[in-house]
Amino acid sequence: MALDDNIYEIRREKLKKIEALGQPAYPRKYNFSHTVPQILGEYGGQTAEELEAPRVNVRVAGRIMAIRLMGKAGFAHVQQDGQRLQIYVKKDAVGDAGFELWKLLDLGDHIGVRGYLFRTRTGELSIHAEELTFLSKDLLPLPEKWHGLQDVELRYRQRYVDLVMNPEVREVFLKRSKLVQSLRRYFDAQGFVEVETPMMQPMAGGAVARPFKTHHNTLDMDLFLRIAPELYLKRLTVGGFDRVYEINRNFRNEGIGWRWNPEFTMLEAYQAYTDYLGILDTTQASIEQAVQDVTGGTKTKWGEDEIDWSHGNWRRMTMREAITKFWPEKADATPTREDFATHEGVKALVDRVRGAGVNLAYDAAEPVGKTVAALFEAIAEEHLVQPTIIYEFPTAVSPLSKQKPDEPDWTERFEMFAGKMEVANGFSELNDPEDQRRRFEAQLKERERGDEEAHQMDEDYIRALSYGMPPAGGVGVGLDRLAMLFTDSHTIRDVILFPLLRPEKQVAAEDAEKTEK
RNA sequence: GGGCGCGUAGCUCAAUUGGCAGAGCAACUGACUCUUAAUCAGUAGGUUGAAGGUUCGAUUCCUUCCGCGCUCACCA
Repeated sequence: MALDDNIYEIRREKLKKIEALGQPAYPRKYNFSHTVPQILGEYGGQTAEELEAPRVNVRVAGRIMAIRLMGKAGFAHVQQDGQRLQIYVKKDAVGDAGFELWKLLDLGDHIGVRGYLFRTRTGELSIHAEELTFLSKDLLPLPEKWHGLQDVELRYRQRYVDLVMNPEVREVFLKRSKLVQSLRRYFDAQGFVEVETPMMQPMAGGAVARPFKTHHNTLDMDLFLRIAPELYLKRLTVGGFDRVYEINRNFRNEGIGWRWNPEFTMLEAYQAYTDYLGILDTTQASIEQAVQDVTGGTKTKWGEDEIDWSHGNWRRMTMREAITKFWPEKADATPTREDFATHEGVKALVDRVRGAGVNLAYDAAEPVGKTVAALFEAIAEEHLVQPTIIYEFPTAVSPLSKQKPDEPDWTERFEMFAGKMEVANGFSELNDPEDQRRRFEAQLKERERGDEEAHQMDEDYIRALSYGMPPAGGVGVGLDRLAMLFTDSHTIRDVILFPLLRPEKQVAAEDAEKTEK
């Protein structure tokens, strides 16, 4: 999309005229006395009489979002922090030069207004302007004033315009900020230390995913953007950080969809001397607190549904229980505990589920546990709208978690679901270096079998474990997805300020031409 | 990657069976000293995403490409 040369040039001319009036085109600062929200908060309840004696003198800065000129007077709405305040500009009050400036202002310009508060004939709290200060020019026209910016692509590409025009978008990101703030406060209060571990790693480990690859020139070395901070954080528990956490980005070179963005934010935490149930309690409590901090209550709207995050509403069930509970009616007999133990048993379950019309891939060569996990996702996940903890995961899909003492095919691992999304994943951390080596070797076999996402051998990590890692529970929480749940956003792109999009090729070319001239 | 859909003025949207490409807002000129979707009078604004094809004639039909959305597969 080309810049509108016509409007752009007209506004540049106006800017020159503003300079000719003695106002700098790009001034350095404006000493405001109040923000717009402060004025609305402090004086929104006062009557016209109360505002008259004594007069309330204010200086306010903001962006012009509506403007109505009427000969020798006019009104405008100035927006700051997403809120709007009306100003009344009269030639008698601002003087000839002030009024010349007023006539050169456009929608989108930033101005400073000095004046006193009053109520208009229709009762709206306004500033009776006595002095206007030009602060910055909007050279490009803002979108249409009552439909705002609707085009989804433009909203993501030009998020700055989206934020100016659509107050609800601003709200979403304020809530996201509160969410992160709340979690950080909670973990800090529990004695966790916030750290930052490498995002560029020689080997991308700690999760099952395909990484992005990059290259360091001086070292002439390939590096991978991390898919998880897990292995570094656990090295830190070896080093004596008994409670550590990190809030930052992970990168996974995989599909994009309503729940997936190539870069996403996770909170990952490790707590020594506890197991998966201990870290689960910590996680659940932190989320219950976050809902309170972000929304002021315990319930959030989720499309047609309402999610109740209050403590008593969380369900807990094992993966096997969930599969049984949500077993499709048409799939005949519900599974027994024995069915999950053998290839034959699981194959029979898959056949019955497929017979019920459920789409489920099956590979006889893959470990039984992988199939069970796929089975769970196929039939149970869609029922998990209310906060639900699913625990006990197959060892085959959990190469970094401790096995159950009595059932080595199953691990002490949980995932938290809400709104049909996986939101958190935690487990009793495997700290036996020899077992860890065997798990990596099993993953290497999966890799040879063609699974590009299977975990690689990490010798340094095994060395770290060999120095002795305390027993610990660890968890990763998907903050983007929590933000989605707390803001009723049904695509992850609505909670990421600048989601990944293909580049605008045409504009790039046109802009290059423009700069050359 | 597969399937479906969308792309028209800066923004939000129209355009009959294939028959002169339009409106509102924004912009420009003028009037207006309490308006709030301000009003009134006038003006300007387009390679209909791109390229090609069919046709006397294409926004409309066909092909390819680009971008976006939804969905399936994979993934958290």
